[in-house]
Amino acid sequence: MTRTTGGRRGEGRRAEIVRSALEVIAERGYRGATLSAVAERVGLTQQGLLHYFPTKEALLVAVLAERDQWDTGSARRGQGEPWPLDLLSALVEYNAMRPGIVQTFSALLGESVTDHHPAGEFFRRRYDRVRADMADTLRGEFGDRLPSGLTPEAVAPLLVAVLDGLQFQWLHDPERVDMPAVFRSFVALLGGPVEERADRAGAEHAAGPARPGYATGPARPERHGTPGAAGAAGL
Amino acid sequence: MTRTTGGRRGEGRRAEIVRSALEVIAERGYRGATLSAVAERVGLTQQGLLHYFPTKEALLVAVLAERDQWDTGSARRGQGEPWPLDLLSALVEYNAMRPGIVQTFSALLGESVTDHHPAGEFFRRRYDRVRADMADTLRGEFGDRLPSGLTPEAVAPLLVAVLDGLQFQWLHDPERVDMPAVFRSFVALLGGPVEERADRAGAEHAAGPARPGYATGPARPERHGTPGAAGAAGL
DNA sequence: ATTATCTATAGATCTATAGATAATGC
DNA sequence: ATTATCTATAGATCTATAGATAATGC
Repeated sequence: MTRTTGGRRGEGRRAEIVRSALEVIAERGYRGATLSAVAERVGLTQQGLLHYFPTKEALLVAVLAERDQWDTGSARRGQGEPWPLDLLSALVEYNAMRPGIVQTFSALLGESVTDHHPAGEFFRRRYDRVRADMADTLRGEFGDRLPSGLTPEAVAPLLVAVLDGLQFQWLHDPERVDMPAVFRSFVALLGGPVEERADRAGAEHAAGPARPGYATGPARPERHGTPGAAGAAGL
Repeated sequence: MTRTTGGRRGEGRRAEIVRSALEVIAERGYRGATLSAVAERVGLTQQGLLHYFPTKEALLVAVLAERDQWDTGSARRGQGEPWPLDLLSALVEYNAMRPGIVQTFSALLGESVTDHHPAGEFFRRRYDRVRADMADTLRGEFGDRLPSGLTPEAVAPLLVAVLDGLQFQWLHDPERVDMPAVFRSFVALLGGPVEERADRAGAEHAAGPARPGYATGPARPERHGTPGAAGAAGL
């Protein structure tokens, strides 16, 4: 068994390892994810993996960096640029097709609230940034007051909470929680009562009246499927 | 050192152990919580603890049962009885004074989305029940349609998502996320635009116009403080 | 007898360090 | 030299089982 070695500068190797780490973390969480399990998945020994990431925490940092890439958006979005609300809905729809990564980052978010967790700082900063982005998004969509009379800054943390909270419910029961539909209901809620919203431009069906919400949803796709096209959005 | 032994039927001992387990889980998550750490906190050896809970999972079950007790409510609430929305707001306010338990169960919820987690089933069932309760609550408050035109069933998962999602943001930055205030904003949002809501009875300030939302919040209390009066609400 | 605890330990793992070995690029 | 991997291991832990020891309640 000649070892595939030298050359190639190990560029793709690191990416393979990170991808495996995402999977293993989804299955067992960060604490439960052993270096051996990650290594095995890429056909390395645990010690071989440590050649690329000298410590387990270094690997976690790489995993979180991956998330940052998603956060910035699929492609043409710079930092702090507002998300149109429609794009956000599309993002939720997209996430609903990738249970794997949703599971990875929900598990990490959960663990990150424990004391001195190595991802704690990451999530705190991320929330800061995402709340600000969401406030911008809302301001871009509605101005300084939403139809409800609330300010974009007041609603931003709600929007983020809905995105995160729905993922947990959906992960636990994808058949009963139609995450994209529920999210659209929330967007409708932000737009105010149905009558008042007829004038507002945007989608053709004008977000329609009362959607079912939960107790819906057809079949759901595979877990950690191929990353498909490069990195696409992740909030 | 004469061992305090025999008699007393170990009633309180188990409760002490569960309380310690809640603390240790808040600090390190379930996977990171070692039996030794829990035992040490009650002044037992790890093997001594296993006398009361024969396996680590048995201890987890006891911890989750504790949560069920909170879920049922402080005292006079039966299963499936609707929560008035005002009581829900009070509950959030109460939770904001108990970062310890919020952290415990947020960490558990996070871990529970990983494969085959021993708390997975628990949270799935719990969500089912809580969504149904929330739908009842909303129907009791608004009837078959909310002012937005959405049904109670469509909004229930949103309400739950907001409760869960806010806890993560708040745990990560209690100074910047005023969880109770943001939740009240959500309740205001459910009630419809400010003008339309003047007629609705309830709080004296009629939920007021646009509250600050985040970037508020004074000092925050201790972590896993004394359980104070018996078990009080926890959603 | 039963209940409460302890000491001793088996049997697994886990992360990380040390030190080969082999192939590539100067 | 540098990069990629491997074998060997140190040093910690972890859960759980086995088998004392001691006090209480019949």
